[in-house]
Amino acid sequence: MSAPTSTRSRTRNPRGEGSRLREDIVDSALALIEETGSADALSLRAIARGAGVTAPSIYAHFADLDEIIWAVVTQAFAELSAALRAATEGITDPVEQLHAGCHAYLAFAREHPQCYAVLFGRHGAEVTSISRDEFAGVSGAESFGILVDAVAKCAAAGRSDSTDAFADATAVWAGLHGYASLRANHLGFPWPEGDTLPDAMIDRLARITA
Amino acid sequence: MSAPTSTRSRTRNPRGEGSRLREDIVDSALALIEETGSADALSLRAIARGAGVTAPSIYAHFADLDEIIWAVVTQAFAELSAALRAATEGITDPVEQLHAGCHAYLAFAREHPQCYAVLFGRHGAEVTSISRDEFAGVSGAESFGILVDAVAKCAAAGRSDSTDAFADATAVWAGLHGYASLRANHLGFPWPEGDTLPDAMIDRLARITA
DNA sequence: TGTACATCAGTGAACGCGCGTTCACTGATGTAC
DNA sequence: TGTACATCAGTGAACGCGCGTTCACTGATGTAC
Repeated sequence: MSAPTSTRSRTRNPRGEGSRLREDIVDSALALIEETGSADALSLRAIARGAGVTAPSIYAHFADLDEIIWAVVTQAFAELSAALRAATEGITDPVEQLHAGCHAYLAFAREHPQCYAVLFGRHGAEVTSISRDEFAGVSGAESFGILVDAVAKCAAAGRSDSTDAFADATAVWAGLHGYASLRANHLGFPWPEGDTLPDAMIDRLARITA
Repeated sequence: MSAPTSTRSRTRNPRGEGSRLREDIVDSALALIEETGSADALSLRAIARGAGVTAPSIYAHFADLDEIIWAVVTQAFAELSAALRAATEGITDPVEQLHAGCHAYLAFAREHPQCYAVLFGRHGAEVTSISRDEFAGVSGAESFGILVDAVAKCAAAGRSDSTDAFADATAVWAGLHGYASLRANHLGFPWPEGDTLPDAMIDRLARITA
């Protein structure tokens, strides 16, 4: 995540660069989500305070709170994709690559729990149903595509029994998400030590053979 | 869920039965969660309105909002356990029993999505870490126990390769939760038709053999 | 080069609203004598 | 059996607060002449 902008006063942006405030607003919203632990508790005034600006200034850049959250989701998905790409590039063994991507996903969830919750909770949602092909254009599709590719490579290399990489990647995603979400929220549950569970889940759901 | 209490005026409880209002308050909170789609947007005044009572009346029964939510969680977990027990009792085949329980879990999540989110989101959390043995006493442990038993029975019957029913039940739970949560929140994702994914996930995660 | 002006980033005061919480109270009903 | 009283469920007004949104404004800065 970007560095949170503090409450301290800011110097006014020079002519023609007023749109810098837009980024500051998104950063402030992200920082608030991580601090307060919920995107539902976000207030426009608090975001403005965080960006070092008065509330009405927001309206020059966003129509309402939803528009800010939308911008946050878009930015956070971009950061997730970048993290996944960074974690998987350079690895040649397909099973290792799959595991590396999955662990990067879990690390993102662990390190930015509230941001993760925004992406994969109520706010990351699309309202209408779409097909696999249409899905390619949607926020988050890039991240998911990395996962599908990894499963497909495992199958192509004979390391997985998968015959439908998209479906099996979906299963892996669901498993990872469930683990990340429960792990973050149910601290009292006696989780197995050493984080061995995700690896076992990934192998079974991606139908890894060897 | 219990029937939601409407906003209409209520007749005052007779002497000695003032604690009936307690139930009305919890019902109102549950109904509001399902309606508005979030437990974070709950307000004490709205709950009171829903229960047909003025806001200060709440304080005779609950110290604050958190106490109400705690009561909601406890009641909802009891309803989930009842649903799981109803779905699994009478089934003798262990694999069938496992599937029946899992489908009842998914049905609960589908039919009471917001209530489900309260149970397995931020609010169902315990703060401190506990062991497997201590876990038995916690809210939700009963529901989870049903799942562990089902996996253990499959293993005992030679229908699963599981050597640690608790760990594999945890994996199944994570898988189910991930599927239920993403399915509810990411309506735009191209989910496979016919809900075949959960069955595949259950079998793989519970290490079902035949 | 100097000056008037338009543009632009952002302010500050004000509005009505729902909130949590407090307080003194009301009025029905069971109980003691 | 009648009456005074204590108890109890719940009310209604009031408080200070942060909220979203509006409006007229300020003051710095680039630009046209």
